[in-house]
Amino acid sequence: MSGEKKELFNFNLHESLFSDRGFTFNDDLSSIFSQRPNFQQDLNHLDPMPSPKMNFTDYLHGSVDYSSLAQGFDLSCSQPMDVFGTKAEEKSLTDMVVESIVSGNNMGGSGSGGGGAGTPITANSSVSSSSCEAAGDEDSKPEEEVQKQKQPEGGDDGGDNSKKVRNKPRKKGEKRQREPRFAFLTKSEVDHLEDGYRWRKYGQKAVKNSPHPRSYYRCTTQKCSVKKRVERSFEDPTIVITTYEGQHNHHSPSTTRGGSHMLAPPPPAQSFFRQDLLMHHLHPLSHNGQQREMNPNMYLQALSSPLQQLQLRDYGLLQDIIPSFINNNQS
DNA sequence: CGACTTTGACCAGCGC
DNA sequence: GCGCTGGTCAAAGTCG
Repeated sequence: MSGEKKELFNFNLHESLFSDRGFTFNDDLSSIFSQRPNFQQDLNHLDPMPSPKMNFTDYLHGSVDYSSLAQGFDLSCSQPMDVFGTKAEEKSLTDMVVESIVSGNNMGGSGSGGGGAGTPITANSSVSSSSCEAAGDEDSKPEEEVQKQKQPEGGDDGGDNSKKVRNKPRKKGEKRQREPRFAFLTKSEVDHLEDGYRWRKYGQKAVKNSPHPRSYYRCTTQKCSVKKRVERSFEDPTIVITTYEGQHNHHSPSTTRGGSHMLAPPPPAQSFFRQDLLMHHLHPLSHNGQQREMNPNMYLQALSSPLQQLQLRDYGLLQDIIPSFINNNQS
């Protein structure tokens, strides 16, 4: 992709891991994973105590401005890529993600060569990244808005309905504005993870150097311009890379249920993925000293029994619980 | 019948 | 300028 060099992500996997070493990478996630250095040594030091200052839902709801998001992620777009290259690491990021899952998020990493890796992995593990490319131009008009202007309502007066006049030509030298992006790695068997929003697929493209196609989704809510791309890791097909672009200007359809979720629980599979996604999107986003009291994963693990965990999953309770205790910690 | 997916074509941006 | 690639459109098909 041409944007490989123009869009940089700061990749913050874990506070204790990356708190003082930013990690930039580009937009082509597939290529990223093919060249990701090994974090094994860091994994051994991994403290399972991230700080969920902001959660993924906040992001999706647009309740988090990108400046704060960038701050939370310690975004430093200019940071060199070789911040990790200083260590002769052997494993790829994907390996690390897989490892973290197999090892129950303990990320001990030792001896995880294949022991339990054969069992179906239900928990999704994800790491997140944020694009700072567009985060700075908050005043710029969103791409979707531009496109909507290209297509006036009530029919086009152009008369020619051919595809060739679908788009008005952009002004010369006017670069396409992109919304801030936020990427997640998720361990999942399904491509399209349920995140509480409704999406409509509008395209699919084969990705260069990858056997897995990339799917393009758009939020079905009117006036919401959020898009997301879903693709599988080139290196590890079990890793789903979801890249969100833009911010929702509405609440999640699932959260508009209010307190009625007890009466009408979502389908297990649906709530499962949403919950898992949530859990793993509660990664540390801050190192400004605001430490958290509990990692959502720890919260889940702290539950008395697997059955209890399952119930929370099935009824989508965690989605309501987690943000509340996060807020409590924040205040 | 509406919502959604599939899929081929089109377009823009970039590198050479 | 040309070719490649990512991103998007929209008609057709599918599903509930």
